[in-house]
Amino acid sequence: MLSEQELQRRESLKKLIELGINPYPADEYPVTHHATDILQHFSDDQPQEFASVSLAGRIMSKRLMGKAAFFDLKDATGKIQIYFQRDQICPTDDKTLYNEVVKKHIDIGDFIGIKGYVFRTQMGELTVHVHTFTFLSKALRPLPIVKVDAQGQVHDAFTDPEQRYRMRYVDLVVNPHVKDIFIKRTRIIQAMREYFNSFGYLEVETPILQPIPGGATARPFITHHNALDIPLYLRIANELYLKRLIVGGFEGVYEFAKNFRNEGMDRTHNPEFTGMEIYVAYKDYHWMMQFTENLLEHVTKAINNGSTQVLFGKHTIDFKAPYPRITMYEAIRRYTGIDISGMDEDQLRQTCHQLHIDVTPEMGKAKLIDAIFGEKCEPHFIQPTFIIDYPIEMSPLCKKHRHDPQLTERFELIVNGKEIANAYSELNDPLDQRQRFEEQLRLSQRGDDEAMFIDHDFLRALEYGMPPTAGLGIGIDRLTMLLTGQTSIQEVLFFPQMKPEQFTTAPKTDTWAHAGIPAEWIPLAQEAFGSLDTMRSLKPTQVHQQLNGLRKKKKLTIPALQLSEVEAWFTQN
RNA sequence: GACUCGGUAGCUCAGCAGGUAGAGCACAACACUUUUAAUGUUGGGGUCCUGGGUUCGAGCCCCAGCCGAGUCACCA
Repeated sequence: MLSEQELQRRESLKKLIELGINPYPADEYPVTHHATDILQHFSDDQPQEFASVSLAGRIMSKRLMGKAAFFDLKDATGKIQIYFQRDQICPTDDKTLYNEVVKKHIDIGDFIGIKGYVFRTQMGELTVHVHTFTFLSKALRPLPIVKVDAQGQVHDAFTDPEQRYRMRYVDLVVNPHVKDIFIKRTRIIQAMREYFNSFGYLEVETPILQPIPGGATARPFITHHNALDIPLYLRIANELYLKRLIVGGFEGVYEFAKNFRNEGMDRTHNPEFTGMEIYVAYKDYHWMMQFTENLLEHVTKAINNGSTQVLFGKHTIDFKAPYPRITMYEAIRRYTGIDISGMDEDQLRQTCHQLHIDVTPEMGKAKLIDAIFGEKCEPHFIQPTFIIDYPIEMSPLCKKHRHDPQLTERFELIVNGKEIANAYSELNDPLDQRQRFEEQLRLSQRGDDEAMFIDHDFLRALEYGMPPTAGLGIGIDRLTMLLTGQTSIQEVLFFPQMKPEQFTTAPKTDTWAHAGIPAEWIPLAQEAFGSLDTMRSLKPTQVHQQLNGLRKKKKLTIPALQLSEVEAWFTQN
């Protein structure tokens, strides 16, 4: 089963142990420097500043030169070359440590710690001359070997997406640019948090397991709580809980929330994703637009050395505030020449036909308008643009427009043809909110299984009074894609969802279970006999005694076996 | 869900009329005291995704399935 190289590494492991070297020591390894500290701060005039350094990391390449050897050591900050000299490592006649351990048993992928001094080789490369080294962890599997030549050309890159996503740990080790994306992702979140905190808004946590999945239109995951004996849903959004907190008197609350939606997966959808939502009392959507453009300017500067420009594909996108505002009807008029503002459902349906947009009978006004906008307008907005004033049917949680009851005070921020943020003057009129929910209920009876449930507790909260509030939601994964130039969501999630892998070498506990052996005895039987066949080659009385013996030895509380039970294991298949 | 493409050594890939599987890197052995995609010589390494079928013979052709990628549909 094991490959040749895996067997060789296991052999190396044995040899190390025979030589008295612990391949997996428990001791702390004190590190004084990281690779980039040395590369950035070493000066040829002042080599004594790096006369004694200690580093730890993974071996990434080996170049053996007889009595000298050059390896690359990679730590969290980068790679540095290290140099072993035989007679330095082995001052006496016994050259084993160099000839055997350094040359043969340190493999690419192993973690070692080194102590030595920094110098520059004849080739001009900064290098750590190793005095002593310590095994920190032996790698039993070979890493993919990715080489970069003098021209910066990458050879034999580890590129298969399936393997990269399934074994992200390997991807991160051998593809340094992958790590950069995730570091940027974290910085984006940090910059947002800084910005919100600078206003004094409070970061909060709200339930993931919800009895009613509210705040968005999406199919939820469902699970079951045993003690309460009720179904619970994994949240599709946290909106309704954050608004309850505004009712409770907080002036600004926000949460970075994992949301879950039981829908299709593709390069822009993962079943779990991160949404940031923020709610601020006494504000409206105009205020929120300014807040949003300033936020994004702040974030792009924070991750971009102060620049607001981001290169995405062939577009340079500039996040410098302010961004243009255009109403939804205007946008549709601009790109289709059609004014849909007064249309009813039938007229909209006709307009869709006229524009060659596919529609289904379940689609109400909201979905029809959304289809026209999504199809004909959205792709045209490359630079950040606020689309404002959405039709009322599309936005059941949004306040009616102050000048036009057919519209709502809502905006979406479109960048590179995609929605990146969604915000409202939040609906705080409890009677209006109840009507909107009921409208949604009618939609769901029509067959739209994504229409919202009615959340009576949320309505009760509104009846106690919610101040006027502006709310904003931003998809963190998609924002990260945009700001890191990635076209697929899998590239900005450490562990994107995939079909489970089939392991051919999976432990075969089921063969024991098949033979009728109770689950609590299987580990003991495996320990005592290894395989089912071995066990069956013995007499039932022997098996009975050995297993009960093990039980006693391990002081287990499971009931002792009866001989009759054990005998039954020998007859079943 | 539909269509297209892919799955061969640890990694990246090649393979042909259907005739016992190939390269580079990696690995092993030897040489080499400053190399850098180190080099030279020699060598080992394969369930060609799985299961059926056609055939004297299948990595290759046919059927079914699994996994992934892309496009579309659905979906925020």
